[in-house]
Amino acid sequence: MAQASRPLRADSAATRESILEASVKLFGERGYRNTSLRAITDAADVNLAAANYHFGSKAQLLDAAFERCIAPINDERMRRLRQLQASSSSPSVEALVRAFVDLEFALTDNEHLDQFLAHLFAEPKSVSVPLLEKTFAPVVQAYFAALHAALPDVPVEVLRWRFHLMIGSMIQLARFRHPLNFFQADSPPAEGSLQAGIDQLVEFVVAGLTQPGTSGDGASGDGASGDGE
Amino acid sequence: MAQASRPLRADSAATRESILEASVKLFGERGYRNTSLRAITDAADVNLAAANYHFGSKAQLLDAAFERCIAPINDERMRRLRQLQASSSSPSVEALVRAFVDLEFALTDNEHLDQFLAHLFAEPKSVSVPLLEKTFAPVVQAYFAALHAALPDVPVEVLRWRFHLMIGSMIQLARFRHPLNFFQADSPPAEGSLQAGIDQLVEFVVAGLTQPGTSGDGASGDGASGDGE
DNA sequence: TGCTAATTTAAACGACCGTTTGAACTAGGA
DNA sequence: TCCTAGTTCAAACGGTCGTTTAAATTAGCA
Repeated sequence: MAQASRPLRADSAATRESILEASVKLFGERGYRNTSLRAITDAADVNLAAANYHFGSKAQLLDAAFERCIAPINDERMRRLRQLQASSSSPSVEALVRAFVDLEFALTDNEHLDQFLAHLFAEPKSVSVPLLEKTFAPVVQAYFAALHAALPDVPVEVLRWRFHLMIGSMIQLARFRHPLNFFQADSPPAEGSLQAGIDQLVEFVVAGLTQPGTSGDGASGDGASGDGE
Repeated sequence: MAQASRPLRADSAATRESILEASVKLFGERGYRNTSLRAITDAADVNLAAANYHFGSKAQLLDAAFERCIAPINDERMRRLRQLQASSSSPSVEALVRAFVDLEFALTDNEHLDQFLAHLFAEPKSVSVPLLEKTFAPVVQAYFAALHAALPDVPVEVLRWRFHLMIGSMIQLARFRHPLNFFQADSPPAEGSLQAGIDQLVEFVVAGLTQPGTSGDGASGDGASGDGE
């Protein structure tokens, strides 16, 4: 209703944009529940009521902010996939994995993207899962198809599991950009570039994706790890 | 001060326990910020002020509830490791991984353990990281040493990365117990037991941990970790 | 210029929050 | 028995929250 198709009478687009920008920043820094509309509208230098006027409610503002966060990632991933498929009719697993998991550009641009996601994961699954599925479905479908073509011997159900676990490792790297320091306090932070972690991630995940495992013949039995306890 | 060494005059232990139990449940279900002390004390059927009386503040109550959640996992992991090391002087990578990542018992006992962790991850890193490191350090140190012994060719720094990524996959399975449904809505939930996912996780992680990668011969495309950024 | 609707504003509303208070209650020790 | 310290209680405090309201302001259009 607010941003109708009719010409806007004031600089409402700038107000919207300013609120959205502050929302991405503050929701990422503090999380949804812990960020007040007053903090957002203060940071955006707009009136408190403008948030409800332009977005309806705080929850709808979160949706818009999440969309704003993820869209560049979806775009870049699709761009990379098209580029790989233009260069080769069958991209390698490693190339596909790297194109999917190398989010350095996003993690550098948006310092709080990982916290934003962490806060989303903390929402009830009834909230987070549909939003995640909706937001990432097209890109995941495209990558999964390419990965399936590159790994014809891995059954689809097994590949779905491995893709799922790959995402877990990727999120772990995005959130804790270096291994946690579980050891002596004397050991230095041992910080390196994010790219070093991405290289480790690609290696780790490619090995997990390409291993023979349960694929070959045995119908469902987990041939490798079998014995229950 | 509350639970001093002197004999308690009333049933204060039961009150404490009741509050702790409700806290684990509600913090897991709704998260810290979204759970009020009133909700906890209502569920525990005690007076509102009892929470502050017995635990000092809401934040200290969270600490106690987290400790309560994780202690059984630490205990069970150490029990398993000792058992493995009693059976064999050098347990296999797969056995170690399975002993570490098979949290079925905990995820069954405590339905909201994964959400509890998700909420912790959503806290600022300055809060979550020290707490995670403190809580899990002894067990991780023990497992890491055993894993290092089982994988003598993997440099310590590389193994730390892989351990880190393993934890990410494990958390992913704990949180989303099946692959997300990024595909057609017609595809059924495809639910199986949690053990099936754990088997997939073990396979995936063992492959990632044991792969030659950047360790032995060097070369391998991107000499990722050894050199600086 | 006046009309009109979109937008912005200050102020308030009602609700819920974590915490504190001080009195009431409980039971072991003298 | 009274005394005392641990525990529980109802009630309130000060504060922040999301949302709403109605007036003020803005800018396109006749």
